[in-house]
Amino acid sequence: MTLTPPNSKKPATLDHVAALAGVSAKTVSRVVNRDSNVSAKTRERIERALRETGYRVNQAARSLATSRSYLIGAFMPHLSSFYFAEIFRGAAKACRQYGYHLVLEEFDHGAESVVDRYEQGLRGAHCDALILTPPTCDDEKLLDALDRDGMRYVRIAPSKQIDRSTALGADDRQGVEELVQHLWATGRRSFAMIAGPEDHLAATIRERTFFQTLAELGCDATRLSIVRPEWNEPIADAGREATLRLFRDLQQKPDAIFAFNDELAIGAMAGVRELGLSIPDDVAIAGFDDSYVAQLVWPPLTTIHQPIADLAFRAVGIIAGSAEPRGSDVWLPTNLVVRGTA
Amino acid sequence: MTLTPPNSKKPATLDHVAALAGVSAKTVSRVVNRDSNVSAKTRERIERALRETGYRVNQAARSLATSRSYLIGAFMPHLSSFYFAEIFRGAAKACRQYGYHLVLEEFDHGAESVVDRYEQGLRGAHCDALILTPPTCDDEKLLDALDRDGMRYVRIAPSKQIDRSTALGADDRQGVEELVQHLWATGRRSFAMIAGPEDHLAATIRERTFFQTLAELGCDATRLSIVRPEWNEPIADAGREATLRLFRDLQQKPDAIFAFNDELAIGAMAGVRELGLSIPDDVAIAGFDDSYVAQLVWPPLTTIHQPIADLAFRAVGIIAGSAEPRGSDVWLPTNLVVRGTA
DNA sequence: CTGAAAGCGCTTACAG
DNA sequence: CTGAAAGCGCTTACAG
Repeated sequence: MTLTPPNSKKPATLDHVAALAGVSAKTVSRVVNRDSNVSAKTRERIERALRETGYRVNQAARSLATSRSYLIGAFMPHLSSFYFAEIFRGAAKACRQYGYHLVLEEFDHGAESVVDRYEQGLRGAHCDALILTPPTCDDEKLLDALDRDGMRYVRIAPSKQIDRSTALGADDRQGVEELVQHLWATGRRSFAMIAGPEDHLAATIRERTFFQTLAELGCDATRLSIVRPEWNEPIADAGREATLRLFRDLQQKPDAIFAFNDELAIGAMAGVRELGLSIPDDVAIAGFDDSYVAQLVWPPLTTIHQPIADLAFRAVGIIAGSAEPRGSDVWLPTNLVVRGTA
Repeated sequence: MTLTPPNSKKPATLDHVAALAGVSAKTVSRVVNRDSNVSAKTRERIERALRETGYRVNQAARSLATSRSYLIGAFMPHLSSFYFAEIFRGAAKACRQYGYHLVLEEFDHGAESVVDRYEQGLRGAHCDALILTPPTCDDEKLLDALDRDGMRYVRIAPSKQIDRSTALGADDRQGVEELVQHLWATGRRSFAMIAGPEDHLAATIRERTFFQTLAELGCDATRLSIVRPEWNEPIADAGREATLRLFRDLQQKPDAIFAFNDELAIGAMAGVRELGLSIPDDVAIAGFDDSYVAQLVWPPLTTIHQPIADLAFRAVGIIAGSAEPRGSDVWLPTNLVVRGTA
């Protein structure tokens, strides 16, 4: 066996370390992988050799032997979303903790199909599993492709076929109820909602909870309205336009607006200001997500906090822990964060 | 040679395809890798077999044989930065184009050392190269560690040892000059700057250009001031506090504020409003970066556009093209974007 | 234009 | 507790 001299550029292999420690590669492997079946004396000798050689496992070799890559993939829909920034932050943090690495694949929802992006892109990275978020988590063709490849995946906030995989999400009802109570208690009586995407389960739940809770409070049905924004980028513009439309079309102008997410709410703020109205005196505005921008705008946005990063963190945990598909589903609470707009 | 039946769960290998096409694995490899030295007839036969088996290269095996992973790594400092969102967007887009994949490593600047995050984290991903941004691109210990490992890297907007690696950046002067001209032309005469980090080359250049251009325009030196924010999170708060301090301490109140970046500028907007002043009538405010939030706030922020995503895109291109370290450095222009705050 | 052999650096399954 | 052998699925370097 020819071994590269220790100060050569080539990184040390198990064989190098084994030769130096006077044992077999397999025993070094045991130490590296924290297998307990190694005598204290041998272990010590190997650990010294490991240090001296600066040994690092070669992931490619390990992956080839074990067919695991320790890579977790995710699609990155567009930069303009604070929701995804949070998802990635939580996932990256968990990856770090569980010894995985996060691979991000750009994906332009609307311009191309996720299946193509998977087959021509992410699949090549050979991840151990994927984390899927809306709207890709509800793309049946993608799920079919993943199932066909035997690719594992965990879905966050899915709307369809909830039982098809491990799924995590938040209990949106709770936060929306708190919001309604707060608006009502502060004297608001005319309400409008800027809706989310129609096929989005969470959006439906937020709408239903909003109007139902108001009805239970005895709110006059003629003082309730909903507007569906055009989903153009930037989302904030969509919120602004929807708000303008709202005030133009309604007889009974709202004194409180609840938007499907923070970006729409921020757009609503701009729209309300354009109409010469003040926030929150004339109109209260609330968003959903409690994303970073909520604290950035003025007045700071009142919104419903959703544990986005935490959901992503747990998704990685499930993957790392090889938890059973199903049975490990997680639903986390949401809560109202009162700031300056409502 | 025992071959798994075609409809087994195990993915096809070069050997399977070779057997089906009646050629050697090496020839299949040639077709897969687009080597031209294959007869048309053979190629066709192999391509059919490739399709029939649904063959996909095994990255782990390829990596082991070539010692390339087609992975590009980057540190992800914190979610609150739109600068990084843009970096990742540009990098992900380029990775997709060049057949690479982007690996993100969480890194909490301030709470830990990058070297540790590299050695305990990113190094394990065995990337072919790293993309480094401020402030990690100026961490000499990290660069030493990377050089020691023979890990390639490209730096975006470095401040120190510029010649140490391939470096990309923007010409900040241009945009700042345009801004000053604009402010002066619209009648502003008292200026304040909310400074960036002290050891940041780009920050220094923005400051110097700002004050120098104003001096050349004949601006009264007593009407020029600078304030250094405390770098607390969220950055917007730091901008707000700095602005409040500015107005409290200065005899000559500014009628124009230029902030090192958009987030500080947005904080300045909040500060100015708290003082009962209007934007842009009483005080003009401008940022730097032209990040997504610039369009989100009200009024939309006047700012200097920097091609962040483009820099990251080119960084990946350099890595993929194996361009020479040095000689391939890129400097892109910046320009003023006038919106509602100045 | 095509292929047989060796090797990349690990782990798995077996022995002892 | 320890090790020799085979194999993971590619590519490189040589032959022909």
